[in-house]
Amino acid sequence: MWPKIKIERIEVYAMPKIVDEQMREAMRRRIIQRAAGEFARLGFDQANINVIAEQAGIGKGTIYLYFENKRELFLAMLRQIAQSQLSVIRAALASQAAIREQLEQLFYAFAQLARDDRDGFNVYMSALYGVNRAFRAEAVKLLRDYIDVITQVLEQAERRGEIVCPDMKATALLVLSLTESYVLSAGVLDYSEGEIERHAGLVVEAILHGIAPLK
Amino acid sequence: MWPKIKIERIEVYAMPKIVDEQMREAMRRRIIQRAAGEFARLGFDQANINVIAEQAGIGKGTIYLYFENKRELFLAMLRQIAQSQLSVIRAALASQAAIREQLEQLFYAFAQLARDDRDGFNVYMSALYGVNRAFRAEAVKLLRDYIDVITQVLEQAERRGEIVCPDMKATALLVLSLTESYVLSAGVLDYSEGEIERHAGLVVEAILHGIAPLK
Amino acid sequence: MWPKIKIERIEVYAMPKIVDEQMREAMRRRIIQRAAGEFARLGFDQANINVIAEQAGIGKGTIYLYFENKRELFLAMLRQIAQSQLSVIRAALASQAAIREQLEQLFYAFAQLARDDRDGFNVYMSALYGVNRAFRAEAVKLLRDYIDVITQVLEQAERRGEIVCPDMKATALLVLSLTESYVLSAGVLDYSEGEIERHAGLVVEAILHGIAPLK
Amino acid sequence: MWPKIKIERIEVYAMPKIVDEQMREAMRRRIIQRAAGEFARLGFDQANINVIAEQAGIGKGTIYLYFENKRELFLAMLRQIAQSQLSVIRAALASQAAIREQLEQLFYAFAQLARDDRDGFNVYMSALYGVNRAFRAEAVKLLRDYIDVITQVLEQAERRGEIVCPDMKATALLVLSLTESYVLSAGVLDYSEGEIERHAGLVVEAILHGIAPLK
DNA sequence: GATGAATGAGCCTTCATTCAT
DNA sequence: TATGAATGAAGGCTCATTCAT
Repeated sequence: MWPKIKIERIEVYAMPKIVDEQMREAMRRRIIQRAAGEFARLGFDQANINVIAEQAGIGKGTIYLYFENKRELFLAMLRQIAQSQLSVIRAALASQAAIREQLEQLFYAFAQLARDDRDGFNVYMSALYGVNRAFRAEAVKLLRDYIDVITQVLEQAERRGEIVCPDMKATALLVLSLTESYVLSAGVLDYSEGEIERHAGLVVEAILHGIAPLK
Repeated sequence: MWPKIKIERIEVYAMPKIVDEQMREAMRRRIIQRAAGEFARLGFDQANINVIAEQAGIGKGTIYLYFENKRELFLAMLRQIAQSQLSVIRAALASQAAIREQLEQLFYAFAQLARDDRDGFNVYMSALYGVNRAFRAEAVKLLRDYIDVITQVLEQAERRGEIVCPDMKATALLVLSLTESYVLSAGVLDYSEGEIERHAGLVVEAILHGIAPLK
Repeated sequence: MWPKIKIERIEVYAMPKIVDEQMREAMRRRIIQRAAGEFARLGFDQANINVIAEQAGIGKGTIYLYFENKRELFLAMLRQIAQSQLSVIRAALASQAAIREQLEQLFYAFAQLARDDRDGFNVYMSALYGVNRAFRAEAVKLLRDYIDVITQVLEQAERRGEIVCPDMKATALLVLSLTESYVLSAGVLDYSEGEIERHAGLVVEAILHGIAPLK
Repeated sequence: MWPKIKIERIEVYAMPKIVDEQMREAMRRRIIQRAAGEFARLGFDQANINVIAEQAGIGKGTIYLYFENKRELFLAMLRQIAQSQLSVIRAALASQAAIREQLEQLFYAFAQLARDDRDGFNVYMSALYGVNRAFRAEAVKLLRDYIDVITQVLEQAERRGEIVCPDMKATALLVLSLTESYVLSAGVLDYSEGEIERHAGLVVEAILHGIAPLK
């Protein structure tokens, strides 16, 4: 006679789990990606979960297996956009080049983001300057990260004697404001990509030496 | 026995035609004013026509006697905000002072707008960087007006030899981007008003002479 | 020139208001009546607000002008059923007849309720013995009212020496339980109305002298 | 390196056919038992198949290997409750004692059911007086069984000359109505168990000799 | 003109059920 | 056999807009 074994539960945290986790993560990304398109096109309120599901090629209910609700989906998307954008900016500033070159890289990086991830850029901006406090808080995190990165770059440049910064944070904000906002405004003004990129020198020059002539 | 009457509001319209037109305009302004509060607080979608009507002390249906629909109300509001903000900026730049002082005035004017008409500022920004194309187009008109005004100031300064501008439009955009975005970012970062105003000199100095030392 | 008068608000609590209030109350009743049919047929969860609106010949949204939500509609209905049923029972016991006759009246009254307001009866019972606490609490109120009324009848009968009640409340509950439950059970057992009414004497006799023979 | 394994439950089915059938039955019981808790707590509609599965320690889909759908699960549960309750009542009435004692046993048995199997009692009552026809039909079967059992008891008592019953069925329903409903009402009125049990004598006395004094 | 009761399209979310593994 | 990820029908509720008064 065979023994009757009864144990309460089994969970194996090995290969299968990892694969499942990977697939789950892949699906999350897929949903977020399609959601970004809708949110960028229509905004949080007008975007339709139903449509997002269709775009992602899944059923309505499936979205709720991956995100608690519409709001959480939006926040998750916002976080991924932030992560992705910050990576791009960090990569652009990774070199130890002269400050002029680094500022140009920064400008190009933002121009590239505005071009290659227009959805992300739009969503981020409307979250940052929109009215939903929770969304703004999340967007502000990215803003702070940007400033931190730029601050580091400026500190290095100051140590090298390339610039003079009495108030580092304020200067970093100034650089960010100018660069980001310039690219963004140029975008809504329908400047061509070429036009925008050609302005890089102008903007960097302005940051470094201003618009008043030396005397 | 007479009914119990409780009076809280009466409005009697007994004037002739011309006055009617004035009153109609006054009502439009009144509605727009209250609408601005709601739109700024909640955004276009979340704002509630019913609440706006209550705030304006009128019936829900009355709004539709003055505006075709919610969207038109929003656009009308946007136009009025633009007009009002542009007036402030124009007034700030009316003096024929030196460029440094004018740029400071510009900075102060934006800081003041962000402080005294936060609603308008928020609405304008979310329209500019939000997703609704019609709203964005309207906000861009203001952006262009700003640039025109700044361009004029820069042209005068160049004629006086105070600055050098190889590309006037681009430089104007640069000045606007920097000033407006700086004030805005400082706002979402919860900088105090005092802090922001103290940055005026820094920003103006940066615009004029940059952050790199003279050699 | 005419004077411009501006007062903040007017509310007249006279004829118009009263008429409005009457119409509002009429509409409430109409909705509740149709709702009762659906709730009795399908239960709270399966009942469909949409269908109730159709049955009442009004739009979906209109229901929400009269009731905060589905739950409140159900509770309002429950309260009205309770009020109505209690009136019937009170009327049946209003006479100062002998206890035998009064108990027969009570039995007939419940039989009539189960027949003429089957919806109300069903809804009340499923609320009383169902699982939703809020609904049960409301139904228990009616149960207590019933017991109070029956207690009064018993007290009068005891004063007249017709019955002996060592524990008045318990006896009242006993009388109610027997009468109501008998009628109800007979209903679910598909007894005919005639059959049920012919049982009145049996039940009353049992209440008064029991089923064991005098010795 | 080996995967990390966490064991909480194992079930090994290695026995031959007959045992499989037993285990299948055991699983059905297990599911029904957990389902009863949820159905009693939340009612048919609000009860959640997923939660029931979790409570039973099995997968959601597994339930559908044992029951066609939610409705069938509920009915199976209802049948088991009926069987179980009827057993308790039958056991209570198994003695050949005098009718007074048997009626007291009946009362105690119902009081015990309401106390020890409150879930079952609630489910049965809401099925009996609820709105779903299929459920009511199933509950009525139990009602009929109750009446049959009580009828037998009454017949024996009549043969012994302890009681007089012109209409046996009606009297049985009367006894059942009174006993069951009394216990149930006392329950929703939050009477304590002690209080309820102390009422046994009162109720039985009322059944036997009524509430009017002998003359 | 002014009103607000009435409307119904529209949408997020739940959950019983299925089915590939 | 057991599982749970996926599905999509269904429904409560909101709110911009209309229109009879």
